[in-house]
Amino acid sequence: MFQKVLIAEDQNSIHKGLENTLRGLDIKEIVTVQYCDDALLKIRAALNTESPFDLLITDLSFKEDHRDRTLTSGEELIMAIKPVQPELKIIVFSVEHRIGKIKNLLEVSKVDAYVEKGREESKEIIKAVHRVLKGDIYYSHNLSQLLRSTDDISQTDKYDELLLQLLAKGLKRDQIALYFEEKDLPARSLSSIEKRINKLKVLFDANTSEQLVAIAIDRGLI
Amino acid sequence: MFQKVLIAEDQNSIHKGLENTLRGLDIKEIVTVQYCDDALLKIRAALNTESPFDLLITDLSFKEDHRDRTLTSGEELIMAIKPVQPELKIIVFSVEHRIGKIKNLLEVSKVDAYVEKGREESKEIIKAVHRVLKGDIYYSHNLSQLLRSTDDISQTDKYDELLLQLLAKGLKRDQIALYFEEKDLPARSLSSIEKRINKLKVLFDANTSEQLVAIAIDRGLI
DNA sequence: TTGTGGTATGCGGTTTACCGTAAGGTAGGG
DNA sequence: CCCTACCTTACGGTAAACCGCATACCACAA
Repeated sequence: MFQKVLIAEDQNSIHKGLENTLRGLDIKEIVTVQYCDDALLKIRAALNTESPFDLLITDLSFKEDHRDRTLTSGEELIMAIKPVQPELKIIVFSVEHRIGKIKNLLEVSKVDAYVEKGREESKEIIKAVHRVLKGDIYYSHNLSQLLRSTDDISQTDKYDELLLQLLAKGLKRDQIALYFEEKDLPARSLSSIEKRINKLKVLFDANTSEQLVAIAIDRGLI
Repeated sequence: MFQKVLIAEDQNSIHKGLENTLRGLDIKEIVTVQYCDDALLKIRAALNTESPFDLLITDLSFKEDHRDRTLTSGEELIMAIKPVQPELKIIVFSVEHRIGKIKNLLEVSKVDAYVEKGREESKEIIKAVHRVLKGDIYYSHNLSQLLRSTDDISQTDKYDELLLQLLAKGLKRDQIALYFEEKDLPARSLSSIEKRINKLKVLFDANTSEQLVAIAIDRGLI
């Protein structure tokens, strides 16, 4: 079983719940933090001792408060950890249900498990811990179908996402073309931008560009 | 102190955490459910005994799963309870931070407290319970400023919200006009619809209608 | 080199959105 | 009753978005 587990989670009710759940397993030491920055510090510090962490369980969204933060989300924390302790196992534990975000985590950030918060979360966490211990990748319940059923999203590249972000930011078509030109990105012409938007509207079954941004937001692409 | 409290919350980690927190208070009986429908059933049933509930603590969002549901959200639950037991005190406990939604809860649904999930949630819940017991309205920490600072939103009426919803659904301007006409709503002409959209763009400082939709979603108006 | 498929671009016409102005309607006060 | 203020509607010109087509560009293979 894992020796030393770090929990990064800002809701203190969940804190207690999680600790309780994990206590049933045979884990030597459980450390909890409420801020991403603290998580990174603890991991760094433990690396220089004889007992580094071997598992991180982290939420994705952390509330803002009076404290200054350099790391503001679970995603950032994960990215910051990779160069420090690349072999550290990571379980993401979040309410995030938007496929785009989750897909990114599994494919880009290479996390070891994704557990969606919900009714069965305690059981799911235990399952995830066991599976990750064996070296498997795990994602909770119905996600496997969802991840397969949405190859449409994998057809959108980062330029599509940028385009959608710019649209949502209030740029007009020609301003977007200008932006693409300045950044020296491919398909920078107004015509190409229009085509791209069109393609996205077909892909996401949107009637108008307003609906397109609504859908993009809903799916977590923005 | 309250005699009998019902907790409606689908995350079981929070469940345990909340129960723990409340156990410090002098509450006779704490009942927890994971579904809105169950909450309504319990409340109805208890009304016919000598010990009805006198406090409800409820989340807003409940995950979908295999079970059929008639009530799918905390908002719906609250609305369903009003005619059944109007004097029941209600504390909403949610991660929802979008002002539009929260404002609605406090003004329309007349809940007694709103506690945002986060780092200090346990303390906040205890504070809320005490204040509600005294008959006060309570909302956590920084919300009071936020609620005051956003009188802009109170300038949008339900027709504006409907309009934004229709925009996000992909209706064109003339289709929206048609829709307003069918429903016999005021300011139904294409010209008025355009004016309305314009007003909203000024109000929310949006350059394009795409951005307008994005902002509306972000603020929880949709 | 030439051909070929795919992508990018440019352009023109049509539709839709945007925006100002003026006319029509309605309610309240004099 | 009229006047006034405000909201609603109609309309027209301009700008933006939409759409199809033709051309240009590029990579790759024959």
